[in-house]
Amino acid sequence: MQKAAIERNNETIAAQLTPVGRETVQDRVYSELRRALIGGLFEPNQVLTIRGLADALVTSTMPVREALGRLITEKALEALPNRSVRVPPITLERIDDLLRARSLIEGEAIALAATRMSQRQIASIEAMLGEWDEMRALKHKKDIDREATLNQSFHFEIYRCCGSAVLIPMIESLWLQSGPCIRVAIYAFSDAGEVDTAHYHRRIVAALASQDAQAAREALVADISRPFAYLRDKLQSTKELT
Amino acid sequence: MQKAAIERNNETIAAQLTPVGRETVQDRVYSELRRALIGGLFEPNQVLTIRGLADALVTSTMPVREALGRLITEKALEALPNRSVRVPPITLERIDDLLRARSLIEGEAIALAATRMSQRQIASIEAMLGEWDEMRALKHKKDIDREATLNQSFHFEIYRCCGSAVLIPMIESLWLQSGPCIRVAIYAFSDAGEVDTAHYHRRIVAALASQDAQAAREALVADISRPFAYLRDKLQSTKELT
DNA sequence: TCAAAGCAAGTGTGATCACAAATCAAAAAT
DNA sequence: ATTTTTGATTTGTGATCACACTTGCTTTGA
Repeated sequence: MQKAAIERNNETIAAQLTPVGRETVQDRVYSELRRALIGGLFEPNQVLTIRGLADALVTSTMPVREALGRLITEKALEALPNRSVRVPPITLERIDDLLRARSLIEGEAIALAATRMSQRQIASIEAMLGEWDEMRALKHKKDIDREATLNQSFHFEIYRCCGSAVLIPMIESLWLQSGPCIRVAIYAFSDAGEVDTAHYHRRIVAALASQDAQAAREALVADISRPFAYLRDKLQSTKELT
Repeated sequence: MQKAAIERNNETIAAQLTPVGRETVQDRVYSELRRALIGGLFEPNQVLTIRGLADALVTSTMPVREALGRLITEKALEALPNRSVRVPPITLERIDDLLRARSLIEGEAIALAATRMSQRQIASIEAMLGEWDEMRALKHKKDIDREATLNQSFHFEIYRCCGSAVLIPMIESLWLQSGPCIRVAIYAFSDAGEVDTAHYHRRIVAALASQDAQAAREALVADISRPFAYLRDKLQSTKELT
């Protein structure tokens, strides 16, 4: 067979196949733990053991310990002097600290995105807004997990447009760190008659549509401040009780 | 022996002993690699092998691979699809990206520090300035490693005063990422008659002493911009040649 | 009755091995 | 002479084991 013919044949096959990928076990463990952390499935102060997680995830200890090590360097988990690892506790200082960092960095990211997003990209996140309303319409069963996932997609869809390969991982790290905190706040929102999250998101989309970077930044800060403010009040009041 | 006497005896001993610490091998490997990365001892695009590093550091592969994994999540190293790991390459976009992120975050950190630093703390970094001049006085042997270390201490001594446990690790990650880049710039500065680094640092100290957050931010941005600007020009000119 | 010592189960760390995939060089084929 | 194939070496990954340290409980002693 001639060279050109072989080449052509291979290309034809390649076009029809989707890459199978080579995700390692460690990668899967890492992703799974990330998902759990951002989703707030672990409680603050909860201690995690390597063998325990390995059993739960049905693998050996090796991938788990490396995934845990990576999460510790991201400050998503905390290594105690006992060498055991736990989900970081919530303190008032930490809440303020996280909110400040998130406002700074995510604010910058959305400001950059505001000047770069194409009509097509804006339409895409606007569509997510619609999906949100749809979900709320039939919200008899308050699907909080789905809501959190949608919220995450909405934000990161925007951040991805900022064009910075450096800022995005930092934002991911910040979400990882605030995940266990804000989960309790989201629960409370859902119970308390649901202050309109969609309203804040609409404000963000409007600012992006008009390419107003400053307005977008402010709308975003308002959006992410809410759960933190709530959590802050709650923590302060429970502290007064003790 | 009575209980009180034993207690007293133990306390006497404790006062004379210094804690021995329990640093693991993995921690030492991690620190060593960090040091090398920030110091620019590794070249961009250089690939690192687990067994190679383990031999160089005289340990087994286990602590090395976990340390590498941690550095990869910090974006200090890059995992290729081949599963080999390398020092990230320098591109023009990455340089601008890193500088923007560093200006944003380190600028915020120093602005916070400006409002919080005590007289004692300011005096401490002012003393480092003197140490710098001292070193430059007898700089026949241009000790570039020492200069880089001193520069790092100067900056982080300030950042540590910002009171944010969230921002500091991010700044460390940014230094880790820019280390391999700026090393080449520092070399060039040292050769090119040494534009006065100390001048920029004095500007920073002056701003901090007068608690002028905005001035401190601007002085810092000016300081860290220099090597990046130099590197940018150099990269652009070599690119034109090819 | 209560504190201290002892014991047993559990946990993180590091070393080593097996295996699959990648890399490289020499040999073979066109 | 260029390309392909083959085989040997290197490399990352995951599993397993040994060891030291921690923890919680039981037992012992005053």
